[in-house]
Amino acid sequence: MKWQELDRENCSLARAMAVVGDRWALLVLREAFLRVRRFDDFQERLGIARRVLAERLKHLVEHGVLERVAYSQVPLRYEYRLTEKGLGLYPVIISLVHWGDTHYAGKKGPPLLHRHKACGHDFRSVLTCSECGEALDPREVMPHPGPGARKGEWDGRVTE
Amino acid sequence: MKWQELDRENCSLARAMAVVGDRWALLVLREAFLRVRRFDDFQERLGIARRVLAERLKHLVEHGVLERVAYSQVPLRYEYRLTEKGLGLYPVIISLVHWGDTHYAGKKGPPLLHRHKACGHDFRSVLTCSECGEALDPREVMPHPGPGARKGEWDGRVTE
DNA sequence: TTGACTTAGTCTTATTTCAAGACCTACTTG
DNA sequence: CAAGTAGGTCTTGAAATAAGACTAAGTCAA
Repeated sequence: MKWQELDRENCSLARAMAVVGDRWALLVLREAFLRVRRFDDFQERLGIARRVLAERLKHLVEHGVLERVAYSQVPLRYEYRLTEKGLGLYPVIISLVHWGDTHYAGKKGPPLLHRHKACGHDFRSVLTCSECGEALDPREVMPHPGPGARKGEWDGRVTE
Repeated sequence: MKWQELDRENCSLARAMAVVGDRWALLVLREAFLRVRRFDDFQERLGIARRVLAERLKHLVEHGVLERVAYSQVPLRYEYRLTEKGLGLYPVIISLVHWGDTHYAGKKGPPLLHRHKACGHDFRSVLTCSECGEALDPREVMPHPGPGARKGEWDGRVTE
C-alpha cells in the first residue's frame, strides 16, 4: 500500500496517521504546543530541511490542524497556530512525551516538566475511561465492531 | 538533522519518535494491540512491504517494544508480542484512534468501538492529571525545565 | 540610497527510504 | 512427492528527505 492511500482505509488510526503520521508532524506540533509559531523558529529548533517544513506546514494547514494567520500586514507575514482540531492532539503528544520520560530520560530525570495550572502540581498524564473514570489498562479493553464497520471487516479479529 | 540522530536530542518526544516515529510503527502496534502476532498477519492486514515490515519489527524488538518469542519448536516459528514497555504506548494509540474517530469517522460512526471490561461500557479516552484527577486542557498546562534540562536549553521558550 | 538584515519561503542535488513482488529455506500435510 | 505454510530476504524503480544555496519583498541605519 502506498502512504497516500492510507486515508482511504476504514480505520480511524490510519486516517489520523495520514495527517500526522510522517516523520516530522508530531515534532512540529510539539513545538506548536510550546508556543512556536513562525517558520524560521520551527526550522531552527527542529533542524528540519526547509523544503520539508514548508510542505509539512502546508499539509497540516490543509487538514485543519494548524491555521496560517497574518500577524503583520506591512510587510505581510504569516504564522502558524493550532486550531481546536490541533489542540485535540494534545493527548497524543503528552502521552508520547511521558512514555519517553519513562523509558529514555537520563539519570537526572526528564528535560521538561509539565505543571497543571488548575492544581499547581507537576503531573504525569493518566488515561481514564470516560464512563467510569478509572485508569485504563489495555488488557481491560475489548475492541468490537462499531456502526461504521464494513461487513465482515473484523471477522476473526476482535470479537474474542 | 538526520532521522537517526533524533535520539541524541535532549527531548523525550524526539527519543520516543526515534523508536515509533516512522510511517509504520504505530500501525504495526495498533495490530499488536488487536492481538496480531505473526509476520504474515501483520503483512496482510497492513499491506506493508515485507522488507519494510521485517526491518520495522526488528527495530521495535531491539528497542524493547515488542519481543520475538518462539511459539513452535518444530518447525521453529516466532511471533511478536507487546512487552510492558510496548503496552505503555496504549495511551498514544487510543488517543490517536479517538482523534481520528472525532474528525474522520463517516456518517455512520467509528468503525471500531472499545469496551472497558471493568465497567462494561464503550468509552472514549480522557486524559487526566495524575495529581488532581481533572481532565487536562492544553491551555492549562505550563511546561517548565526539569532536572534533566541542559543549561539555557529552554531560555525564552517555556517559562512564560 | 546603499548595504546589511529579516522573514518566509523555493530550488537543486545527493542520499535514504519505501513499494511491489519475486524468490528462498525449512518444515508439514495429503 | 507435490503443494502448502511460515517467516523471512533480494531486487528494482519510485518517492521522500537532508543540506544548504538562492529568491523576493520589505526594513532599518548611516
